[in-house]
Amino acid sequence: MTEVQASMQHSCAIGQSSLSCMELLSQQELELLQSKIAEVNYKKGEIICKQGAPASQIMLVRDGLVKIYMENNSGENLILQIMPGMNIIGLSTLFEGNTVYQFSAQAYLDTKLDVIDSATFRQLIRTNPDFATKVIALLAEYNTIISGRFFCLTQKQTYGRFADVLLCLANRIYKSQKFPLHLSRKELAEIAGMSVESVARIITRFKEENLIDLECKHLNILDYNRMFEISQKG
Amino acid sequence: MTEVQASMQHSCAIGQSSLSCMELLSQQELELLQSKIAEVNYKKGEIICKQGAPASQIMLVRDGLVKIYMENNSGENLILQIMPGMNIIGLSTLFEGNTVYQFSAQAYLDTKLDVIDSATFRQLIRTNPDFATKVIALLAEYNTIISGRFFCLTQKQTYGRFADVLLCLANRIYKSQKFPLHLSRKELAEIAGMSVESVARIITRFKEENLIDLECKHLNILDYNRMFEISQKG
DNA sequence: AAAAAAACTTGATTTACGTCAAATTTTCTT
DNA sequence: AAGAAAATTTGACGTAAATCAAGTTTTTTT
Repeated sequence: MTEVQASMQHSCAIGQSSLSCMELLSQQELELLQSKIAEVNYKKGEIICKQGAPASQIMLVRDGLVKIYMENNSGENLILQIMPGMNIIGLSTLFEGNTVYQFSAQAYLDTKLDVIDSATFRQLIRTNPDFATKVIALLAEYNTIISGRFFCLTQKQTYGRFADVLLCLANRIYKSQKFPLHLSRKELAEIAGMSVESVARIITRFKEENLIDLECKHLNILDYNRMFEISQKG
Repeated sequence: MTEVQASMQHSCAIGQSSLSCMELLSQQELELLQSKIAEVNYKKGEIICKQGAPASQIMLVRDGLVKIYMENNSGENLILQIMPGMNIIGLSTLFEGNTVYQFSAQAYLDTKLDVIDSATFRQLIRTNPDFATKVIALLAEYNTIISGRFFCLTQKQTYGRFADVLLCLANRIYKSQKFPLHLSRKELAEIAGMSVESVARIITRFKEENLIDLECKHLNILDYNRMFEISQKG
């Protein structure tokens, strides 16, 4: 079951790699970095970088949770990825054609970042093969995450996408079928790529069908197998 | 105008980087590779790799054109990327969690590939910093391409997406507002992420409004500025 | 504790787009 | 060149999901 699940596409925006590349740096490199790194703290809700702004920095998420998204002309955002600690923001600026950020980033929770200029970062890639390998693995993972979301948001319909989100929360974040639902309907809607009203309707429906139980912001997935089925069928 | 355009999202699936990473290898490395590389030729339409199949190889596109796509349960495909020569298929398998291909690849045109096993490829990344840097830049570019398509296919509607495709053909492929339209309606539909009928209707409409001229498979964008406008507004 | 604001739910309506079906054109086969 | 097959166009219809609007509940402010 778990293997099957792993091989399927899902819209979960959160990666699983947890190893920091910083751990791969030598003592010497770390000392050299000391002067080049700026540690910055963001409060929940604060904007970390804006789509379209000149991009010359790489940011290492030390702690917290960051939303990576693209802004459209109307007020709605497309979430590309949600990053916990030990991830890197702005790698796509290492592609020479990118002089501006292609996305915005916002702190979902209080977040601590290490900011490094691209040039220094490039230097690390050149001098430390372990570091370079890790960066490649991270980029490859980001690619997989975004492709998976792309697939789900274009191919699955609302019920499947919402089931996806619930399973992601259960499996990846809380590691339990029962968990507190801190996210607002608006946030859920943004993650699942649908309107707030659709989220409300789907939750009502899922409750009616005894798929979930939701009381006092505590969600319980009552029928995991059916939920999984729904997420697969779309 | 051109700068504005460059900063906008578009659904063009084709990258622009043209430098091969192979050029960055030393004579010694190339000789070492000699025995490890298999050169394979694919004819137009042939499948290069299948989503879900075990992934232990990296493929360098030498020449030709390759479609990278995800398959859904029904017969329709989601195109992630279209790769001309000097690109690499399967980099996402360098992320340790990926043991199978997350996508399928098919030759759009006759295509020549160099196939390398992942282990050898990883070794090159470790020993040659220029090579590693180039691979990172490529991955970063792929990320940008896929994110851009993700945005367009979820946020823009059919007219905007189709205008996007025409502009991509004009700007990136033929570098002229007038070009031969070899692609069938079905292929255009797949690239723009819509039904064949929608493509037909949009073409008819664009002709009625004197936006384009299409005779004997020869397309001419008569009003570039309006086409650009349509592609932006969605 | 009352009032105000925000978040959520539910129903009615609209809409973009896909599907189905039939007609027409183009391309391929013999 | 004639006939068959495939591709394209066009209209009619259905539908998933967004939007609009009006309640209801929860949270925040005073």
